[in-house]
Amino acid sequence: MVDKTNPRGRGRPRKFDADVVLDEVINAFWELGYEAADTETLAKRTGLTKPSLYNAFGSKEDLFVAAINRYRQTRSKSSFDALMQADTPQEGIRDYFLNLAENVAGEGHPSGCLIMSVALPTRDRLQKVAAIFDKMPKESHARLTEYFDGQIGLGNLPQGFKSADAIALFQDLGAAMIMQARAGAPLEVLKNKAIRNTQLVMFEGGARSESDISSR
Amino acid sequence: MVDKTNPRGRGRPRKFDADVVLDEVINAFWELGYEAADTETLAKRTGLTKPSLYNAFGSKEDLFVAAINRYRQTRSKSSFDALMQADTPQEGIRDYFLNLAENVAGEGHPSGCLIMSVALPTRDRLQKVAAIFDKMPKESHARLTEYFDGQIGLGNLPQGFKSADAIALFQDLGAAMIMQARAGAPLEVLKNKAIRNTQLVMFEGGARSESDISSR
DNA sequence: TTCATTTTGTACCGTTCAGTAGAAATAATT
DNA sequence: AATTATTTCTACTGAACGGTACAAAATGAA
Repeated sequence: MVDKTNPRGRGRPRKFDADVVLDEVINAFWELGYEAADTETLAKRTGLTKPSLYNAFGSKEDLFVAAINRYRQTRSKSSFDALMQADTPQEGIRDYFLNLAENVAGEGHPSGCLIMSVALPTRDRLQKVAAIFDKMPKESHARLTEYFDGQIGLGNLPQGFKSADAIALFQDLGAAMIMQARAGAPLEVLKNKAIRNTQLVMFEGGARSESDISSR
Repeated sequence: MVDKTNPRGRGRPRKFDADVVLDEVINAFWELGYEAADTETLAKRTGLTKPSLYNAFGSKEDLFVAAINRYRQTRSKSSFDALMQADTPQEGIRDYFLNLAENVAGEGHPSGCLIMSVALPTRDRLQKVAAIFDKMPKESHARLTEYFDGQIGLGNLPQGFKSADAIALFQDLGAAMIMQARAGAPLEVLKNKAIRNTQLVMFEGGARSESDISSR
């Protein structure tokens, strides 16, 4: 419904890669916001013409949704990967927040988060965006619960660790980092918060002694 | 520059109260966002005609700025007042967060915060909004520092209390509440966070024992 | 070769939006 | 009563925006 790539190989071939185009579309929406990123600007920045954009993605809203989905599959995913790939929860949480800091205040892209800083404000007006927000919280909460409870099972967190409490604060502090980045907080400040936030999340879960924390 | 109320009492008198109009303008921007709250809608909701709006407030951007300023003088101020008026810092912080919860997720008004959820996304496009954001952080940080340090002086917080650390977390957790309200978190959830956040802020400042906290 | 299919580029359309012209209305001042 | 200052209302304007018609171009299939 969104990416109508020539199914039977027939017809004039495309001159562009849809993912490359989407990456630039992400940047435009991220930097300018939904309304201010007008279709003419999107066409100029991607190097395509308006009809090509419309032919490939449908409407402006569809294009926005496609950009959001790609953003989640690349940027958002990289933060979660950082969490999962670490050896210990303590390091995982720290790496998540550090990765998030780069994603919301690093160089080479606008500040803030496409989802929370740009898409969320359009939720009430754009049906298809609202649909994304209806699913997202449950999905990310489920993934975090699975991770934290799994770490308890592995003995990397104490048995009494309160995953739900830790996750709630984890998400709150992440949201705060996003908003402060959008408000202009520099990368270094956010990286320091990443360290502080890690300690707070562990504390909130109930891992308050050294032996609770460095479990391997 | 914004509110040209008949200076010499001459001419046809206004049929409206500028503050009443601004309160409805606040609601419209708050609910719809800057772009989606078009001047026609603003006129209908306030009961004025477009030329009356323009005559009284200038441009759409000027009107937005006037709404932001009134919002700060009413809603934002009420949260700070709750902080200041409490007997102890612990109660003050709690009352601040509880008041904030009402302001961002209570009934009778849109969710989120006009400043952070609506004005912030327009910062890059609207010069006069940017000017507000350039001043605001310093102002609120100064007020909070004065409050916390004052409470140390009064003996309501321990001598070693780290105001700067507490303030940083205080603001982070407030920002998180705002964003979660905008994302749909119900009032009860935020009220619970208010309690948790209070404990975290006290802890982060270094008031970790009972005697540190209930100092009167 | 011819046909069907798809992309591309130019030029355009209808709508919506911020803002206003101009005249009538309403008051204080002289 | 005449004048000056201001607000109000109807109707409008010019620009910007999302989206598209149409024909040419480029490929695979028949």
